[in-house]
Amino acid sequence: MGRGKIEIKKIENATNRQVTYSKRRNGLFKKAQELTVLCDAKVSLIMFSSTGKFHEFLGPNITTKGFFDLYQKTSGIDLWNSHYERMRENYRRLKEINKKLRREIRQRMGGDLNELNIKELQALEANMDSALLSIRERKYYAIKTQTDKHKKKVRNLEERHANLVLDLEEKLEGEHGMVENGGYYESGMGVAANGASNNLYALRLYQNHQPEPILQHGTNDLRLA
Amino acid sequence: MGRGKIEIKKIENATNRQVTYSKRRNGLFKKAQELTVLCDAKVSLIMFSSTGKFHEFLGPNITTKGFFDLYQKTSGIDLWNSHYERMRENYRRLKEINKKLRREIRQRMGGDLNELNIKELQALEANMDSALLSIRERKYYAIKTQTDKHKKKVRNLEERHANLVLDLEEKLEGEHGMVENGGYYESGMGVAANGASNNLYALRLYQNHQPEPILQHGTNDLRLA
DNA sequence: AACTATTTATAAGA
DNA sequence: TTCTTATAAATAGTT
Repeated sequence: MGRGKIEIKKIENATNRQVTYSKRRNGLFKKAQELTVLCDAKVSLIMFSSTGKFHEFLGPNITTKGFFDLYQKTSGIDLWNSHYERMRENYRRLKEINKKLRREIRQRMGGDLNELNIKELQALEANMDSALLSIRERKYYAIKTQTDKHKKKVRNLEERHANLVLDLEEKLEGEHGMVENGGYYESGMGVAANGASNNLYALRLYQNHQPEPILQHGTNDLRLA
Repeated sequence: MGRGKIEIKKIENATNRQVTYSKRRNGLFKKAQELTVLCDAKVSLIMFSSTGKFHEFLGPNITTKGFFDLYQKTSGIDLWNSHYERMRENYRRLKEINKKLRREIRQRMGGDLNELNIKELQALEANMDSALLSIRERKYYAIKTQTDKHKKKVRNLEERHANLVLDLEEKLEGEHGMVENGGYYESGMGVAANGASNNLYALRLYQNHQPEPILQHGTNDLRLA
């Protein structure tokens, strides 16, 4: 529709191409607009020129987001769900860990004990016994040093150390790992088989789904079910 | 362009509207196609008729997902990040809770005690003492009933009860709430001020950022820092 | 779904 | 660029 008929193939002259793009883009937008009005349709028209310039037409009463949602629902094509689902899965896993941690605390508070068998109960008892010793020891130390002039300085140093340990653990958990890796939880609270040793392992989050082999010895291990 | 000029307003006759939609849609698609070829442009054209029927045109060498990504980058309009970020934030919160739970467990195992002051140590000691009593009691009970013929039946019943409690807790936490509400963590491990009562409160996840007032009494409360 | 009288879009030129 | 205009293309109303 012009002074001469044209063949539908790429316009090689860049200037001509740009001019034609501009004209036809306007034509397209106008027709899209007319369609929305005449036929009460929802239209989304997005285009990028060969030079990367962006233009869009969007019918009234709808957002681009709403359009994409509708698009996904109607076409069945998944644009984002796989990403979203992966994150949901990671969240679900973390919540599972959370649940186990809460259960462990409840058991250490004397609740939910019927979930444990005799060996586990014995291990827990021994563990708590020795922990209680540490706590009493620490308490007496705290009471003793309360009157110490250098109390504050010492505490600061210790707190700084504790924070360092916590920071390290946090780094091991790794906020990034959450999306990149599947974090694997293992409560390695091993109690040595050869008696009521004070040999306690802190909780750790292992990467790579590989439990640390050294923690798996004996049947006296108390681990989260 | 037709037998007569038409006004650009909604076609009231449903049949006519549908026919016009079909004709003009084809025209639009053809022009979009021509534009991609003539001008080497990327075009995405998605439409829904007033009856909800979906049609789309997509230029070559690009996926709809790629188009939407490009759209977001170029237009600066955020389609998904806000959702994604909200989930990230919830994940971060849950991780924070987990960190506190781990710390509490470590303390109950005799570690990280220098983070606690004397009163907190005393409260922890008392709490663990009474928990230990429960554990020993339970252990003796378990040993006694191990030889009992009805052992299995009883355990099943108790486990069923425990599961019910856990299920309830899980429902209170609410997978849905994770996105809809901001879950608030509170370790309500209150120890009554008037002595070494056995009055322990399980950990709970409160909605609405409101700590349950009844748990806040006295300064003997041991709560997660 | 075809037809065709008209309107509309636009290619080329200014 | 933008305007002009001859002409191709799209389509409204009809069959």
